[in-house]
Amino acid sequence: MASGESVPSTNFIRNIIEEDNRSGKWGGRVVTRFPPEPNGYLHIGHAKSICLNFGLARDYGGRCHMRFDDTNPVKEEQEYIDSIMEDVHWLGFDWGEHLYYASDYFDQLYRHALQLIKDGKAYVDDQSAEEIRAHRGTLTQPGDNSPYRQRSVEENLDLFQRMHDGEFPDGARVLRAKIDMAHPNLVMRDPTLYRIRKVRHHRTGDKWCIYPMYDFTHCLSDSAERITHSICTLEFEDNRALYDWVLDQLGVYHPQQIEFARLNLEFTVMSKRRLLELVKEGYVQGWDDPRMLTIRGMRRRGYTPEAIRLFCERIGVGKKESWIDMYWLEKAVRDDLNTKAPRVMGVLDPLKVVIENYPDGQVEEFSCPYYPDDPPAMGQRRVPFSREFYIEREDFMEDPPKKFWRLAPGREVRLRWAYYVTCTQVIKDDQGRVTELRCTYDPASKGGGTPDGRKVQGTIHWVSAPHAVPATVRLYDRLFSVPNPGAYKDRDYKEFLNPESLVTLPGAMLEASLAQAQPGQRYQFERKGFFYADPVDCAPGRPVFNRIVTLKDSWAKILEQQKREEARAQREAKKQKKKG
RNA sequence: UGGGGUGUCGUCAAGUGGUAAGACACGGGUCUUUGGAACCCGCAUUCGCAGGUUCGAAUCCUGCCACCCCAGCCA
Repeated sequence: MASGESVPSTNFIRNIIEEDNRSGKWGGRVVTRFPPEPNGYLHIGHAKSICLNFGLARDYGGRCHMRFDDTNPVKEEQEYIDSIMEDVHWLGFDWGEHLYYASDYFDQLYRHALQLIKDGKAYVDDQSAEEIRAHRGTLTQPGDNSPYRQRSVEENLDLFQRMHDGEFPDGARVLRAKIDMAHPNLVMRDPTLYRIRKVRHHRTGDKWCIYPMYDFTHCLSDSAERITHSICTLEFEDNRALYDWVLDQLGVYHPQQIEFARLNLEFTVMSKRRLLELVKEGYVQGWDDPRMLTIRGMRRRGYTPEAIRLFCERIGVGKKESWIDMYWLEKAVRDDLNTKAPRVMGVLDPLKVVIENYPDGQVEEFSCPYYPDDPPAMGQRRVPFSREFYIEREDFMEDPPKKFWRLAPGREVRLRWAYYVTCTQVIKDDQGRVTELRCTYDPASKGGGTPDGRKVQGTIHWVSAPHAVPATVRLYDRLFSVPNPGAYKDRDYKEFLNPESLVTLPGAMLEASLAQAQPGQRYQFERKGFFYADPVDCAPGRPVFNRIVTLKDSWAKILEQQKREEARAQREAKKQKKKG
């Protein structure tokens, strides 16, 4: 298990499994399955289910099957199958030889349907979809029986055979379970088992023109694979009655369906429909856009599989529908990367500084540890220092507020690993914008300390100007500006897209060692965050870095507090004025 | 006026009759050449509400309330 990954906490599903193991219900077997429909790319919500199912199998010495729920050929494609398998592997899970497709069971599903017909438990209905809907009743009123409900077994057998043989057009007839049109659970009002779809299936080709429905397929697939715990999301709770009914009527092996609450994450959207729309309409740059919480998007952003797994462990599993704040995800990413990413220096928004008393043309090299908390762990690199260098524009303020520890006129700060410098002069352009700083340095402070032991409050990062590696840095932020963009009935969720979800900085300056950065490497740019050398856009000598996540920013919090206090003081003052 | 679920700290989440785990957040402190990390301390007399049973209730009973899901030939 990766560093930082905690012992899984208990949850109601683990309790069920442990109880089953005690009672011997399944003979100690634990077999789960991950059953995606291959009609889209996997996202963070699927990751929760993957971690749950594969994690359970791992922890209880069982196995987890990979099964594609491919019963609707009009929506499904091979491309999705490939991408799903790639993503699950990338997340760190493996199904070994247990790769299945619901379509592999079409023959036995057909035989099971025949059996149901013979037992008088299913019938062919000639009604149209509209008619069936009209006779289903409502939430409070029972439905009524189809006029075709009382057909003889022979007639049903004949009709179903002819459906199978392609004698009827799409939609002409369906096979329905004969249960109870007055059942309080709508799912049980003679549900459709098979429909006609004269469509080529991506795996079975033209072999079939009738395709089984989810409720009929899923339970029997679970049964065929001898699944023990069939874990799905809450919206299938009503379907469990049908899951159990089918298995009971047929008298076959009967797994237990268990439902859990799907993941809801704030400041993003998760439905396949919306994700697809964002891609198709160009709001993002593709399925792997780093702002998308698809597995591919997170991978491109630089998230690690360990971080995603850690996140899934931490949020837990329950039946309560909850909305998880993005900080859970970001925190998991930081915690994972904190112990893994080498530290380097990069200036995102450069401001030039010249040291007036540093010899022109002189270059020094400092040895800097990649991992200061444990220097031997990752070794060190040489970082050149010279008379001219860049600092972060926001690390200088001409008129700094309280508690600002960084550079300001007359103020001394430490340049990380280098010297103490004191700002002596501020140079501005016509518009009054600061263009350059002049400083003096203390030669006795080499390495970052002085013989007199005087303290400097702030340490800032820097990059030597003549040695700097220019780079493009992309700053990613949450895609939406409100917690639940889909919750507004009369507004489109796209109205809430965050215009600053991507900010590209073309002029970042990185320390010399980063000229050799390999695509796919992750670093911490000290004081700024974790960054990922983009595997696609990096060019030799011209790196492109994606910001994976920022560091916790205590200074931002202080600023906010100061702002709040100021606002409150102003309100108070106004009140006093009114009174007076 | 149907059925199925869920309600425990700001946010997740244990707990299933014996007197409210843990994590994140938050507050305070130590340390610090990242305002990062690490470390220490604090943080629900109370479990949606109201009754009841019991020596004892978040857990059992009754009644309310709130929210979610279900009327695809989607999954």
